[in-house]
Amino acid sequence: MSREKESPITISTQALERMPYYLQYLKQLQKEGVTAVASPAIAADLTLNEVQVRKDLAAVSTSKGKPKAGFVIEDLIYNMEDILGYHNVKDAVLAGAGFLGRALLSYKDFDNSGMHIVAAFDTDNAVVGSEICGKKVLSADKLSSMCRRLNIHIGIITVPKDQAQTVCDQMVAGGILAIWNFAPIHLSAPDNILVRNENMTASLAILSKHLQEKIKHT
Amino acid sequence: MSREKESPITISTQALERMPYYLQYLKQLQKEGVTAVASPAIAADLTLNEVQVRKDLAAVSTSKGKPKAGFVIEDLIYNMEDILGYHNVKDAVLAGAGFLGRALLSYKDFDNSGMHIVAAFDTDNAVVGSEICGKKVLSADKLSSMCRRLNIHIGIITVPKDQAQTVCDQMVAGGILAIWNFAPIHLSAPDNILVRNENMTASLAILSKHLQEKIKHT
DNA sequence: ATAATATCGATATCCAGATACTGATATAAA
DNA sequence: TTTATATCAGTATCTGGATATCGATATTAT
Repeated sequence: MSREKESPITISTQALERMPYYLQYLKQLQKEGVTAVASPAIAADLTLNEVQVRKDLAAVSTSKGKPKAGFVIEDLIYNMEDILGYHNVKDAVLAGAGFLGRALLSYKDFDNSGMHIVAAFDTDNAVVGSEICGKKVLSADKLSSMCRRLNIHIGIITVPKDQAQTVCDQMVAGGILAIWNFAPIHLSAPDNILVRNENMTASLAILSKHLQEKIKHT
Repeated sequence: MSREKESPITISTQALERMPYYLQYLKQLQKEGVTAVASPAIAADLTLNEVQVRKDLAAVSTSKGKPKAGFVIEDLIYNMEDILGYHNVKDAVLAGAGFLGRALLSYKDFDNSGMHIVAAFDTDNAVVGSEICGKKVLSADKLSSMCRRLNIHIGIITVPKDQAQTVCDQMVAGGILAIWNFAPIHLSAPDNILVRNENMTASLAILSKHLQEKIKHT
């Protein structure tokens, strides 16, 4: 019984994953001039459960929701962005300037999420030295030292799968604390490093299975 | 109480999502000349729970695992690919030939997953008519009829978020049954359509939060 | 042949998260 | 001012999935 709650309010991983959805939705509403919104409405629009929405909002909102009126959108947005750490800029590096890497380098939404990709790294001399979407592509062997020197803590891996572990190790060596891995392979990293796998093969599996059953039953 | 179990063995969504991981790992082992493997070894290598691995394997394997020896890799691979429907080709269309769209068009791994992107669609006349990675880029207004005509059931959405719902509707009209959505927005579609969101903003949220706490605690 | 051991399948327990329910309360209408 | 109602917050229940446990069994070593 030695385990203790560290923080008074905990927010579940799933709820956290839903936040950007809410955020996008709330910003849209705001743009349309709406100033307040209630859980049932959100639930209906995003096809979620009403109670779930209410709990999610309660978990992040500083102000309370009012019966009949709901929540103030502006406050909600602020609270969510705050929880998600969108208000302070986090520098990141990207390894692998292929198509996927470029896609991420050009992704505008990162800016409003507080993530800023500082530079890209690649082993291919043909791209090293060039610029993609205003970001320099540097030689891969500089990755580690660069991270260290600029105190960067997020690494994005978009290299082919046989290079992914090497890059991962370099990132860890460079002091990276969170890795966003797009390579379809399991990375081993120390426990204190967060590895988030953007698992396209997993998604494909779900689609594939679903379709298979759908068609079989017809 | 009119609901009945259709298939005797059900496989959970999470387990399904893990399958490509196992698959990748098993193929790697196979390439190294290994012919059999046991759950504890897999668990150790992929940092999963031993029991979980065993249950996952049991869920898909036709042959049983033997104590001390484990499972035959070749059989496992076959069974998994079969469950995931990798053995029959599923045609797909892609809407939005931007960076992300190109990344997916060039993604080789889809081929061994039974997914075949037939063509891409875009509204931009500058790219319409061109070819990307051997795939034709066609005018967006042909999307619906094309799907219908070629009997295509998978749609991939990589357009900007303000066009995503329109594209989604076109796909549904064209008889698409499963949608892989990369736009950071909630799509509304009929219940019988599977919408899988590749939720990069959600991943970013997790990373962001983690990092925030990590740095705060230091 | 027998004993030791790794791994298996099956059953039981535990936990996180989703959903349902209940009483309280702020707004709006009568 | 009173009544009706939508929505809230909080508590309770349910469910799926992850983990732990245990007896059974195939292989290996003695």
